[in-house]
Amino acid sequence: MAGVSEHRPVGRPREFDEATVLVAAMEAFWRHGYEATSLADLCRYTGLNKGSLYQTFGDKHQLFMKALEHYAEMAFRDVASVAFQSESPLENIRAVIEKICSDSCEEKGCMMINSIVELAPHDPQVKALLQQVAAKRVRILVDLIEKAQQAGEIRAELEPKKLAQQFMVMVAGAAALAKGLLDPSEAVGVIEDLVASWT
Amino acid sequence: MAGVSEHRPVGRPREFDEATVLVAAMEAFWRHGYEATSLADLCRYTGLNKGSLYQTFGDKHQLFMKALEHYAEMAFRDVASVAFQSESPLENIRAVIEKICSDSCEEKGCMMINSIVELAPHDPQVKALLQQVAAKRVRILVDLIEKAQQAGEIRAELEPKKLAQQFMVMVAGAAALAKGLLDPSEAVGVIEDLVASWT
DNA sequence: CCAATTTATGACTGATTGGTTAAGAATTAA
DNA sequence: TTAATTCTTAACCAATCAGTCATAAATTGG
Repeated sequence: MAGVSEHRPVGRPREFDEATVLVAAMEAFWRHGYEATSLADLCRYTGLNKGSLYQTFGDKHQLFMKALEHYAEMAFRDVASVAFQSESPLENIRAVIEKICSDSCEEKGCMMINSIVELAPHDPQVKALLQQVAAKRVRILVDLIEKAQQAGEIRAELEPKKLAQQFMVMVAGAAALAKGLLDPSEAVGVIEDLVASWT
Repeated sequence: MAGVSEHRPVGRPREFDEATVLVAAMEAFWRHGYEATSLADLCRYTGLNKGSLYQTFGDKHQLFMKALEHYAEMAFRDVASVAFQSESPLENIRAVIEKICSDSCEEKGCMMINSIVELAPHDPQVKALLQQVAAKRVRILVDLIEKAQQAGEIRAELEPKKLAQQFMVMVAGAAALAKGLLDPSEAVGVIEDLVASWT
């Protein structure tokens, strides 16, 4: 029949959508980093006031963690959406490169790399989350690389794990340097050159 | 005859060495970043109080710029000291890798990469300084790579500028990921693998 | 000893920080 | 209508922020 929750909950209804607000907060943290984003900034970005922010998401750090998780999920879906499009594994790897590079745009970079650099050494929660995300990415990459080797598109004598690691380091470097030292088109080129050297 | 400044300047003499204090401030910014380092932190690291800090170095941002410049010079000297040691250009490149990776230790990373990520998009001074340093590094790398090609240690058909760019991106990525996602020994390995693929 | 000069110190500033809370507004259930 | 519940708002809080300044201390030159 009708949806599960036909009845509205008791009490004054929310005037905002939690997911939308989380995206706005993510935008703030992504652009400015954790320390440089004040509660006042978050209120400006989200349109909420402190009280609502605290009631809904907890304190600044909890809100940041949720924003970072949301970013990671978003980025993952984004990459996954192109990682198996083509029949050629190598072509898929190239599509992944394009997608990753277009995600970490010039001004904001990649929120995960930003967070590693700013917070990972001092913040165990951030570190743990990003380690987990990185491991997941490596698994997918190893899979793609092995498929490409089976298809004869990447030299069979190269070790998939090492190539995946190379790839991860290169992508991280591109995201960092894209914030002022490397223009995005060059970034794509550099990573494509790396992959080309595997063929 | 005797030294140029035989006479001490008039007035109460300084109780600290400017260079030593700058290194201490650099240490603070390097470890915690710009935003997360308070004036109180700087006083603790340097042993000075605010007044002296301001009188000697200007405000927080000026002090940061001097610390970053000092870091860049230090890193440059460090790398230069091993970049021409051996007769084999390729061996020199490998020595540079080792040196760069040992400079950006796990907890603090590389202060230049930290600063790119945290500040470059919003801080033109930081951006300009780091662009200049990067250009200098690329020039040295291109030089080393060309020498290696002439010595037959790197394939001649590869374009030096592209290889240097690859190298820079890889090193930046290693510095970023070293802050929690990649242990230093692996970092060296990844970059050495890259260079090995040039031979 | 007495200026003149420079440095060191800590109190002080106004603004901003992250975070709390009390009062009022909007809703549902009875 | 009333009570219970939830959300919104802004006032409020202590702590900290970057930055200033007056005063005292230490030195040189006369």
